[in-house]
Formats: sequence, C-alpha cells, structure tokens
Amino acid sequence: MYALVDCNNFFVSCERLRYPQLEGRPVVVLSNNDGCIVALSNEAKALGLSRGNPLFKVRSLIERYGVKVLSGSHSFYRECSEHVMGALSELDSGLEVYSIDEAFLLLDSDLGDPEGFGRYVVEYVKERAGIPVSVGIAVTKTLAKVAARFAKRYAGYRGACLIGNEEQRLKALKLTAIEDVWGIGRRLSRSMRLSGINTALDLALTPREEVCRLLNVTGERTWRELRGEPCISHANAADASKSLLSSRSFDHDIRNLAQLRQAICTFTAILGRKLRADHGYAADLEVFISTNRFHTSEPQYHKSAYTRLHEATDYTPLLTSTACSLLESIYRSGYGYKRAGVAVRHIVPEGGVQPGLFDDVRLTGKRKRLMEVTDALNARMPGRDKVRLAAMGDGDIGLIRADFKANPGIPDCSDGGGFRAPH
DNA sequence: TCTGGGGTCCTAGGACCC
DNA sequence: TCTGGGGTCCTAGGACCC
Repeated sequence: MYALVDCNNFFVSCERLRYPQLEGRPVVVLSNNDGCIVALSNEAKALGLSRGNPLFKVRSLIERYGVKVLSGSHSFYRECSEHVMGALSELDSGLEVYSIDEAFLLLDSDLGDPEGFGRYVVEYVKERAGIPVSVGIAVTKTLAKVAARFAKRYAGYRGACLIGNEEQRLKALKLTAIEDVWGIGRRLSRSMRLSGINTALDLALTPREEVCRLLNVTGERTWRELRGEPCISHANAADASKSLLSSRSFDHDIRNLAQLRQAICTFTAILGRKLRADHGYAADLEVFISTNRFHTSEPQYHKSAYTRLHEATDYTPLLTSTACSLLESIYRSGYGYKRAGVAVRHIVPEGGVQPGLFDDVRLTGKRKRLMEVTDALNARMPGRDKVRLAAMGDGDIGLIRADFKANPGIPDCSDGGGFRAPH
C-alpha cells in the first residue's frame, strides 16, 4: 500500500511560513525571470489564475484583486522541503522522495487504519515542518495520486483519502477526468477524448489491445495501475539522479557568440558545483541554444550538441572548455537567442571513475583541491560567484536576476497588492 | 515590451558490428 | 542483375512530471 504525501501549494506555503500575514490572501509565486506563475494559493486559484499564466497576461486581474506577487526563492523552498522530508523519514515507512513537494511512503499491508495514519501524517508534518500536506492512500502509486486529489479538494477528508476497496476505486476513477490522471498529459488526453475515453474509469475499462494501440508502454503501465496492479516500483532513496541541467531564459535576446559563451560558462560552473556536491562525475556533456519560440515572425533556430568526455570529471575548467567547443559547433549568427543551457547526461558515481593510464595523479589531486577551495569560498560569500572563471564574465546578461532582487514588499499587506513590475 | 527550469522515460532512425 | 538479419549504440526528439 502506498501513501502519497503532497504539500499543498508548496511554494506559497513556504512563503506563508516566513510571512504569516500572507495567510488567507491571494498569493502567487513567479518563475525565474518573473515570467510565469509557478505556484498559487487557493485564493488566487479562485480568482481564475492558474499555473503557467504569463504574468503580463494576467496583470490587470492581479492588480484588481490585490494579489500578492512574489519572486521565487528556491533555496528557501529547498530548505523547507528538507524539513518535510526529514520529518517523513523519521516515520520509518520506506520514504521515496518524488519531487521537491511530494513523497511516497510504503505502508505495511497489515496497517489497521490507513486513513487514520494519513491524518496523523498531516498533523505531524504541519507540527514538525509547518507545511500543510494532503495524503492519498491506495494499492498503487497512480491510485494514490488520484486519492490525494480528493484529499486536497474536499475538506471532508480532513487531509487524507483512502481508496481501500473496489467500490471506492470505481467511484474515484469515475470522478477523475482523463487529463487529471498521473502520466496522461495534454496530448494523450486529447487523443483519448477523441476515442471516447473521458474519465479515468473509461480508461481502466478499455480493453488492453485498445490501450496498447492508443498509448505506449508507459501508458499501458498507467492503465494497469488504475486497475489496481502495482507496476511503478518504489525507488531507493539513495538512487542518484541520472542527469543534471542548468539553463535560463535571458531577459533580452542575445545576438553574439561572446555573450552566449559567458552564459554557457556560467551554467557549466553551476553544473560543476552540483556534481561535486552530489559526488558525481560527468561522462557526457550537452549544450543547447534556442531562439524565442513566441516570436514566430522571426527566424527560429534551436540546436543541441553532445559529446562524451575523454574522462568523467567534475572539474569545472575542463567541463567549461568542452562546453565552449560544443557551443561554437552549433552557434549560427543572425539569430536572437532567448534561452540556452548545459546538461550532463550520464553521471558516474564517485569511485566509479576509471583513471586513465597516463593520468597525472598529482594533477588530479591539485584540481580537486582547487575546486574544494573555490566551492568553500563561494559558499561563504553571499551573492553570485565571487571566485569564478574569467570566461564567465560578470555574468550580467539577464541571467539569474532573481538573485539581485529584493522580494517585493512583503511586510506590508495593506498596500492593495504590492505588485511590482519586473522592469 | 513581457511567456520557467529541472527532471524521467520512451521511440525511431542511422551507423556499425558480426 | 541479384545484396541478410539481428544486435547494440548513438542521437534527436517527444511525451510526461512537478
């Protein structure tokens, strides 16, 4: 039996933890460049706002209703998440952290009162981490997700909903629209609705052959999970991530290679630091660049390049020079670039790196020490990297702007909104 | 004027090997 | 003239998730 523990409106709940005066008010949290809404309070949802809304399109609504608008503080949310997950891990119920705001617990099959346990978890997490959560419980993860939606929607569940028998399963699936099923996105739900599959129950009752025709193997897994057959296994909490990505949209189009190179070097430095923090080594590196897809009248270009490194490494200068060569191989002049990024596709664990026959051991040690010192200095000094490669420039090309910004006027909630334009 | 970022998994086509 | 078949790896791209 699985329990899904899902934090309610997570980023907003974090903000309310440090700014209690936001309680009960419509609040939205914005994406990196203050471009889109990425999290909302229930009050903001009730006004018709939703996740993904570009800010400039909903500005008048926000001003009219005095919605509080906040830039995201992801390091703070990360900390809050660690408190939640830390509390959950003490429950000793096979914790699997699924995302920053969700985790699965694996419950004993002889647990007497799963729903009661769920309600206990709701109170316990609120008490320990200050974050409100909802809990969905069922025999498969996909059904637990369905249950959690009900727990979140209807106060009558008091935070926890159990799908514990056939009758409850059928009823819950009937009340769940096909696009609300975990694993069925916009595209698949559209094609399923065209085939007359409108609810989760319709999908569960569709014959297997038909499901295989409409969906791929992951879709078939979803179908089996909805019927009560567990197929999505419980990941080990220690499983390392398989890839890392660092990318940003720029606040203006970049039209020359030199600036793009600075951005790529900055992203690569972020990746290097993440790798070292995770004790991982990059085996492959990818760089991508792309024009603004919303500017349809302008010429479009997006391209990525990929290479296997000679040796798996976490050494920023080596990663950076490789990333720059990749960038030069795909860069075309005459385009306005809006977004770029660097990714690592294969991460080798520490100890899994095969030293080359001719490696200079002393050099390897020096590099390691250099990176340790750099990371320690940058961790100690606030703001952007104080110690960095010259290739990163001053980094001021519309990147990571959230770092410079004060959060717009939180303490005063009587200002009729506190909306602050990002310009 | 202004449209996020970081992940996973799957598939298809081509290159290459025996 | 006629030109195998199966496996693996690489790469790009698409779908999904939060």
